[in-house]
Amino acid sequence: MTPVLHRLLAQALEAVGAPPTLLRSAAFELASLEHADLTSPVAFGLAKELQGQPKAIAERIVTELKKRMDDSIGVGRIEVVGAGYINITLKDQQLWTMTTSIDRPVNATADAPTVIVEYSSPNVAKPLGIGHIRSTIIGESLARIHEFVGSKVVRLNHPGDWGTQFGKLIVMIQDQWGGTVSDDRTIRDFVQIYVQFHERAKDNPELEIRARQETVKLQSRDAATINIWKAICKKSYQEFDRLYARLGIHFDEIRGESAYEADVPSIVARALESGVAQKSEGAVIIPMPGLAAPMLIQKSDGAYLYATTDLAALQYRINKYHPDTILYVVGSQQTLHFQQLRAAAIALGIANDAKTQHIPFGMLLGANHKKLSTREGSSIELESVLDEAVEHARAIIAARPDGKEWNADDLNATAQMIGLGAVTYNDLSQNRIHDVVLDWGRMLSLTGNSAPYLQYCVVRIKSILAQAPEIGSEIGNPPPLVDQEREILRRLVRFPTIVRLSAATNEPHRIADYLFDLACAFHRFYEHVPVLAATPKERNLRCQLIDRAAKVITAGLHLLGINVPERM
RNA sequence: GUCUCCGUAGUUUAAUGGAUAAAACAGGAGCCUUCUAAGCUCCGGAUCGAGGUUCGAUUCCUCGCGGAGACACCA
Repeated sequence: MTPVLHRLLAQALEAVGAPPTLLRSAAFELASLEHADLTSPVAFGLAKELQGQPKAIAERIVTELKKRMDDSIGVGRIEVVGAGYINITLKDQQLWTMTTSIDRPVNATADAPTVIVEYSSPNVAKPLGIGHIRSTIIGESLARIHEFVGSKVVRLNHPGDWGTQFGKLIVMIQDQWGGTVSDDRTIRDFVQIYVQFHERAKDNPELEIRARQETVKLQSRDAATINIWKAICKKSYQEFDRLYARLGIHFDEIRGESAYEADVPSIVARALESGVAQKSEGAVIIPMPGLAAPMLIQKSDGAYLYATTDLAALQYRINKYHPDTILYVVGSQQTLHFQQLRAAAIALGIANDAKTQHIPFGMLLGANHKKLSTREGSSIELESVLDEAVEHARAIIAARPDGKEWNADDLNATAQMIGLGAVTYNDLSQNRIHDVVLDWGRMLSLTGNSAPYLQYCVVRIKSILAQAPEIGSEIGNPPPLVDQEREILRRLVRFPTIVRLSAATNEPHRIADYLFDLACAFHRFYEHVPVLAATPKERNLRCQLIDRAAKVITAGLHLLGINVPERM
């Protein structure tokens, strides 16, 4: 219905003499829920143009709108409120019709845009630390959100599997483990020998020299060295995969930095030939006028860098996927790097200006508001955070009145959904740009604005519907609605708009915010309006209403990467 | 030093330039013989400071103050 309304608004604006530029952008927006369903502040802008009072102009627009509206349009009330808002309240019937199947995603059409999302990108031989939780969770959510609005999404993981740290690890593996990585080794063992390397290197400088030699051997594809490297990667990916599976994440392509090694020299050569890059202090740089530093693409010792690899990766992705947009879900510390990457890609003719988009997010800080660092040993493994959250949820379920009735499998599965949901929601319900201080109490919170609050909402609905198996007959024209019913419907119609807004800004927290508000409306309904004990007609309506609410909350939680249990 | 981001109740957050700045947590008081109390109802408290643009500023601009990050051979 909104396209029709927007057309009518444009016509009404034309009738009152608004300039043509305004007609094209004429649109109603979501109104603040306490005031109306839709609103337009267009009269405020027009007041100056037409030299009148906003309120009087709004009245004239409304008069013109009313001339063009009939009963079929679904507008219950249109009125001027306050200093000049044009507010629309929708008819119950309209709300009811519009919320049919409103939880469904938009199907990707043949000409749908392709969106690549690069996220998670852990470092091999290091645990997926809690610092990676943000990229992983935000990236997966954005992938789902863009899919929902009809884009073709490619999920890419760009792990750090190359670089000087491998020389150090290989030296230690030679000295400590006889040069082989047995099956029972874990990432923790890699971290341990990596730390040991630095301790020993303090007194034994020759270790650093050997590490550099091993790095060179790795780069020249020395067979024995490559085998150790492969074993390190394999063990690491096994552990990463376990975590991704737990979080419901599956990448379309996992391609580490090492895969681009062969493409990198030609990029540097091309950059030099075209004059985009130049030699400076023995290194190769791409000057970056307007930015704080040039982009360094080759070190003076001939080695390549992160930036060079990213250029190669960008070229590879564009050739393979022909994306419209590439989202890099990477911490805000790397803002300069992505500014450089974008500028260099344009200068080299790899990508146009609109293609690459850095999606920055704030850091995860310790309770002391300081950076969590691996070296200081203060880093926390993602897996242990998840385990702790799940244990917490399990304890709460067990302590509930029916806690004894759960069988072990159900208890386990439900505790997973609640615990992981709580951690995920804690991150996604906040604007991603802010730093997050690690707060166990808040992260594991199962009450208030949290995932379990939303999950509980769906569980309550499922419980009612399970006791009303006979419902389902179509309701063409719903009976007059009580306030609590209308308040749910008014929120349900907003779902697609909210998801579109979330996709446009790449901000999942808008969905979390919306879902919480919807869930509040449901809980109020639940407390005050009976379903099972209502008259047959009301009971039918209410069952269908709450079924729609459950579907939207479930779909919305799915967009955040959160599942809903059958009961809790 | 330069550049970027952030600054909202005690705490953690929300608010496409729009209406009386919205919640959660923490604290206090109520509500289970009625669909799962992980719930509901009620109670106080906030836009860092100074200017500017605007009919209208938490939002945009300038300058301060405070915090974080980045600033060529790490990734």
